[in-house]
Amino acid sequence: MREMGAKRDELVERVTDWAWQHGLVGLSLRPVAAALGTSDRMLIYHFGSKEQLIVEILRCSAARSSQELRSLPASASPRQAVLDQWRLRTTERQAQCDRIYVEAATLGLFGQQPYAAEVIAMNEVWLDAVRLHLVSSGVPADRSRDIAELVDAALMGFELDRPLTTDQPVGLVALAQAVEALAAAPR
Amino acid sequence: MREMGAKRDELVERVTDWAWQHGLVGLSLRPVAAALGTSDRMLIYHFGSKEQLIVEILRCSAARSSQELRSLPASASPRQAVLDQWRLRTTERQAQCDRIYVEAATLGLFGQQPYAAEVIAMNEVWLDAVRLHLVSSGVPADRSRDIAELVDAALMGFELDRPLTTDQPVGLVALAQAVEALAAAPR
DNA sequence: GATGGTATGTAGCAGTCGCTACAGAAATCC
DNA sequence: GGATTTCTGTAGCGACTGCTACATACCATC
Repeated sequence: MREMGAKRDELVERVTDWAWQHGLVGLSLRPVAAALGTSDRMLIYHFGSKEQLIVEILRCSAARSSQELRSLPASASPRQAVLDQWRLRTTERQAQCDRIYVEAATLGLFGQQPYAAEVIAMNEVWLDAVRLHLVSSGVPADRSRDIAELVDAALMGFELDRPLTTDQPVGLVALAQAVEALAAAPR
Repeated sequence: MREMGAKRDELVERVTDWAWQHGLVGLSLRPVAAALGTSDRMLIYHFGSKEQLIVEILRCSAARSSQELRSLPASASPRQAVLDQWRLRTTERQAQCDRIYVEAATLGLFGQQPYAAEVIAMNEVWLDAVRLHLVSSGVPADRSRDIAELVDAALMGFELDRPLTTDQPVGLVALAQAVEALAAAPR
């Protein structure tokens, strides 16, 4: 496993850019390399294998998106926090990143090595960012963990179906209302 | 486009079985055919193309799972309905079918022909089954549509992350509580 | 018993896949 | 300045992809 080289770091960023636009599933070395002005030969040289390259994409992708969520300003209410998180996630950038995540799940990467450990860590970081934003928007801390899980899961579900309609999902309003109620209700 | 032949109908069922176990993403004709005791040659003969074969798998898969949900008995309360739907979806059979659905979404099938129209119809049927079960479990009809969307999205989201943990997601309880509250609350 | 659709096996085409062997440049170190 | 390490191009391997051409059965109908 080689770790050195600024060339490699630059490649990770650019390959991740490519994956955000074109997805993970159909990814094959030659087209990616061509788009980056290099060759499959070089990708294997720098990363050792396609598998390792994908690990790097996942890491880079997760780091980017979590940071974006963490820099989202607090919302005026729990209800509004849900709507604002949805707005962020339907941003083209975030949607592309979510796509990577779903693709990884789909490919069965979540259950198997060497991805499993990576993804669990990534997910923890992401979920914590969701939670923190909810807390800073008025969700009581002692309920923030399960509400964050609910919000994250529901938004992911809405996003999966997004290509099916052009409208905002009606379930989103229900989610926002539900979160407002959960935040106010006793445990 | 050929439509005749009981052989073909039998093949659809068996190919769908295979897809439920092995997924849609890596599907290639020769291994599938071998597992079914036939040849890639015959699959192309009966279905015309791999693309058409996948359309048939999606149809068959959706028909099976919707029927299973429709035969789920009514629950004692909206809260319990959520838990019961989760129990159904974490059944191996249903989880496999959900996987097919997610894979189709992942592969970008949802936005493009010839899949788009198919999938929209499938999703409508499925969502209606979710809605009906909720209504029969005490959710008021005039709120059933958006609550169903919420439940479906959230359960799908939970399921995506299921390989990450062995525990029941804590967000599930929050979802159940939220649905109970939404069912009781005024619009 | 000839005819025509249904079904199937064999062989192969043209392309892609991840990856490697071999060689040569360029830079860095002793 | 020789040696070593880092980087890159060319060419190709063996496996696999969806799909097709060609031949050959089976089986029903007339």
